[in-house]
Amino acid sequence: MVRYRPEHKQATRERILASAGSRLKTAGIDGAGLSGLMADAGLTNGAFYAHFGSKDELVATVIRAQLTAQRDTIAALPDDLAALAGYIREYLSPTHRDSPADGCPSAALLLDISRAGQAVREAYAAGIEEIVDVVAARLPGRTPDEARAIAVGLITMLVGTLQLARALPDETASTRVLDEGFANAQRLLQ
Amino acid sequence: MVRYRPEHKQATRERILASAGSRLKTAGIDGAGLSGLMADAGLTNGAFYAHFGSKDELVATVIRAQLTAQRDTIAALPDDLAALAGYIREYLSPTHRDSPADGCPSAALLLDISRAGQAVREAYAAGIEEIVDVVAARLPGRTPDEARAIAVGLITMLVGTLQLARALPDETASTRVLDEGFANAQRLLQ
DNA sequence: TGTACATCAGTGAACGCGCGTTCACTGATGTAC
DNA sequence: TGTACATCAGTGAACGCGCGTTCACTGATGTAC
Repeated sequence: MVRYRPEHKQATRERILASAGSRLKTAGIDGAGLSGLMADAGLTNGAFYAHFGSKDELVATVIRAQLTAQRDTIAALPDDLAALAGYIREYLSPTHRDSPADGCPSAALLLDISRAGQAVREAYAAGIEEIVDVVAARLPGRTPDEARAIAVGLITMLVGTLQLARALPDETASTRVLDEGFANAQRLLQ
Repeated sequence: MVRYRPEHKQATRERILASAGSRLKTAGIDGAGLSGLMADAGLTNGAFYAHFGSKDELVATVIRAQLTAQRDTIAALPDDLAALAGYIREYLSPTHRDSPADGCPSAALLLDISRAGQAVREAYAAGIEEIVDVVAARLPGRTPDEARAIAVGLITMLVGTLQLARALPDETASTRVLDEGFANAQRLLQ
């Protein structure tokens, strides 16, 4: 006497997660309303609580999923510095700057996360640590501590650079900041 | 037939600007309500509109004031790399991490600014450019373009590092990120 | 094979709340006489 | 010097709005017979 197949509800949940990812990264945690993101998923607001216990629970789940996807993308790169540099060049591109909806969750949400509750911050901490590890593993000829420190430096600088580029209203100045960020990333990798 | 001395209103405006600075940097632009920040200044919500035309106008004014103060602090440092390193060490200290209310406006508000209106973003752009200039002027033995690029790299990395340290719920991990940030800042200055 | 019907994913109105903003008003100030 | 009073900084209730959350309900599904 089962009405829907289990895959049906799972698929809906995934749709909510995807639309929430875009909305959250574009408008921020507070700026993304549940009604809006449920509408993006083709549903109405009331259906939300059949899938998540609260907005906080959704946010924590979305952040974890976003960071896992980002880690997998980096882990799938060819294991050489040229591939890493290529990834950084794309990260600091006008395209990425102009489309936060499908971009880096840290650049789009880090401040919101620092103001969020324990569950959200723990989900973020677990996810970003995996990314630090995966980046550090690609920095050859260094002690593990050094590699980790440089990975953290690279990540914080990329995130800060993208945030700054997004804040500047002048497109030329903004693109210049992206280019300077790329030069600095290479300095850090030397 | 003048009731209050002009200094009176000016002093009140300054008090609002100061309390708004703390509130905005702690709770974010959306999280800081006008009633709350007016109460901090010893006033009630209604008085706000005798001093500012809108919340957006206040935010733009506060951001400009915060960045000008930060630039003046940096400009007042002794003109040598040791003094700059000392400033960076304080910037990346647990004290600064734990008290955003009187800390760096970029670290506390950069994402909020990128989501804000034109006026706020222009106020930020003007202020951060002055800070980039003042930092670049302290990097000797480089072409102006190189010095500027490194100044931007330094600033974006410091901002990103502080944001990350504030987001991590584990104090030990957070402090480690601050220390790694300091090591990376020195790498960039070499 | 056809159909009754139990299930439960999804609907959409309603809730209390805090927000930015407005506005009729109050009352301390200090000048004019 | 003393006092009436015009000024306007500040008060605080009210507004419409969108938020997260709740809940009585609807209706498509697919199993049981």
